[in-house]
Amino acid sequence: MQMADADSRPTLADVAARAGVSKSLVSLVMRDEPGAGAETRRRVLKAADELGYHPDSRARLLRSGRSRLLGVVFGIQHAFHVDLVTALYTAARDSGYELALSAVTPDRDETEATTGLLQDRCEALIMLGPQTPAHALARLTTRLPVVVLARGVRGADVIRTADADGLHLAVDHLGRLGHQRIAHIDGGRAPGAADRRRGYREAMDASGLSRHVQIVAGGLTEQAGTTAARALLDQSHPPTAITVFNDRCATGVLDVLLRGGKRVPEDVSVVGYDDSHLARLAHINLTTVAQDVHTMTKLAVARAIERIEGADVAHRTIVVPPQLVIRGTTGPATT
Amino acid sequence: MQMADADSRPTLADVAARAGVSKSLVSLVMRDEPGAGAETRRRVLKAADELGYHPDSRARLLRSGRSRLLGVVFGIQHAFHVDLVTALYTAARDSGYELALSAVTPDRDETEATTGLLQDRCEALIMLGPQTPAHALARLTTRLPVVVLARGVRGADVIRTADADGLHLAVDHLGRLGHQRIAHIDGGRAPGAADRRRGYREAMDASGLSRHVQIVAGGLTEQAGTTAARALLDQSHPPTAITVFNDRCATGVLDVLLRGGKRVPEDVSVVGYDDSHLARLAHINLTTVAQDVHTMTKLAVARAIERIEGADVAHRTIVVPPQLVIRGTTGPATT
DNA sequence: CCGTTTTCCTGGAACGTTCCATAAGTCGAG
DNA sequence: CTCGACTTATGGAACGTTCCAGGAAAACGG
Repeated sequence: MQMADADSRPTLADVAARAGVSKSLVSLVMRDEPGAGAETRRRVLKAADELGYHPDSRARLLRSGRSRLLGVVFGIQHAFHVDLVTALYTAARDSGYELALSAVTPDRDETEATTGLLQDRCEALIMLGPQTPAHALARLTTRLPVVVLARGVRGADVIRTADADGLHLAVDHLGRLGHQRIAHIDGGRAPGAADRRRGYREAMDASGLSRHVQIVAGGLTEQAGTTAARALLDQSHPPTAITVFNDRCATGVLDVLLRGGKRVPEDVSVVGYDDSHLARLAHINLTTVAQDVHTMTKLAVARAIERIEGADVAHRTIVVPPQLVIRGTTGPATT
Repeated sequence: MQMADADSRPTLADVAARAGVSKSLVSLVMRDEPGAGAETRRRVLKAADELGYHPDSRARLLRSGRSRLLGVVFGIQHAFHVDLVTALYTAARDSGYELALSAVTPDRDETEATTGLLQDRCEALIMLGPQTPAHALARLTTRLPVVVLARGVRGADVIRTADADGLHLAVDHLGRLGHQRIAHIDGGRAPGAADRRRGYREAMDASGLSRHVQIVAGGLTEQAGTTAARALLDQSHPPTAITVFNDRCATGVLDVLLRGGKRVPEDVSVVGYDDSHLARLAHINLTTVAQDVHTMTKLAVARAIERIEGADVAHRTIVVPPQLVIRGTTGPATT
């Protein structure tokens, strides 16, 4: 009859046989649900313990139709994504859901990363700064709830920072320090770059500095920062302050300045974006616009779970205010 | 009849109904097994695509008793781990196994990361520079195959770089450039640090530079690098060359040197370790000891699969030779 | 003492796959 | 033709759970 094989794990049926009850009853007891007598309950637990029984989560999940899994698609090379994932773990900790990570690498695109998560039957997807075109995202949302972080897109739930406001903060700060020739090194087509460019322009206009507006093509990497910085320094009237698309790019800028014999912030002020761990390092000590990672991830998890549990309202965009973190790379204008 | 519910995901049966074939046949096609005609195969794939069907891995592995999952435990904050994970995806690509990522964060320790993977029924674990004590690792290996990357430990399969050799390469290179006062900023208790310290000592001895041996406490971060570098520069006779535990720490060192008015490599040469993407950046351009990420990850995946498929030999350590990558931070000694 | 509720328990049908046994058709050889 | 061998397809039994409908026995209220 029912024999617990030596090589295969014991099942509900094995425990039931040993305790002399039905499978259903054992199932109840294991889940700590009411409906079993005190004495029987003890007997079942004893039998389970003796057999070294552990419920098989795959079968459990299969039957109950739930995986309690939140899929996360992220770029493992992006410092800021790493910060977000770290915070997501914390945010998900007490929600009753687990995180399933799927990385985008130079050799593994977003489609592949997403497919993997779908096979794991994640109940919702949290995508960090996805590059997937809007229509493909829209198609995804018909299959399962999708929360997009750090990129604005129609047809999905979005949590993002008020990037334009972020550049207002940066420009205003520099303006108060007396800077006029404030340049911006942008992020090209990266998520958020357009908003930051717009914010920069608006803020310059609002401060009456329209004629000093100067936008240089940058990118997400140190490399992009060095190239852009060199271009700026080669001018006859280089800027006295630079706002940069993100921290990583800003470290490239800093490096060029230092090597070019410019002092920071005495000769040139620099403001980054993200407040990634890079910016906090004592020797970089970068003034930067902080995205509220804690709030964003908390909201993302909450939103995903709301969707899973049936909230069926229209997709909503939540915009989180940024905050300026003043450190050592900004100072009074001297020119 | 069989209707694809709007709210529930499509199953094999749905695809079968739409393509006008049996569930079994669809199953074959999805697994890319022989036994289906070319025309039918196409029809099935089309139907699956139209429905947006994705196989349910839980049901799949419940039935087959396998998960075909390799669990990866890694520190998401470590640049080098990120490089390794990236390469692991590539290495696993054609093996028939998938990767399940579980990150260690400041808020989520290795035990937690490991437990998660065990519940997912991974068939083997690949652990990157784990801090878990040896006896706990040993207990793990009784439950499933464990491959340890970038850390030497008894009682498990280990793939690591010949770290001592790495420092031989670095010191010899500096020696040939005429350097004598070559210091080492170490990695404390980090995996590999002890070997690198030893390699440094041996190489100095072998070059007849024993009396110039100087080891300063460092660590894995930029922060640690800055502290150590300051300590070195404060000396009456500062070294003309520095070997550093890893690239990240080395960037901290570089920063202190630049700010202190030292030119690199004219005044001081610096050698890093790992050849992480950090080192390759044009403006850092760090001479460094490269770990052969490609080979290491390939071996790790192969080893894990061998174990899964029953190889029951003793645990083995595979040591991969490092390679010196000469870039711009090393030059002839001038003192 | 009879109905009604409550408590404790059981059997069997799902969940979405894979795997096995088998069948129908095709083809070439004897 | 008939036989076997191959190819292509099918139906149904697992896998280890949970969930649902129900049933027997005990408890309760009148």
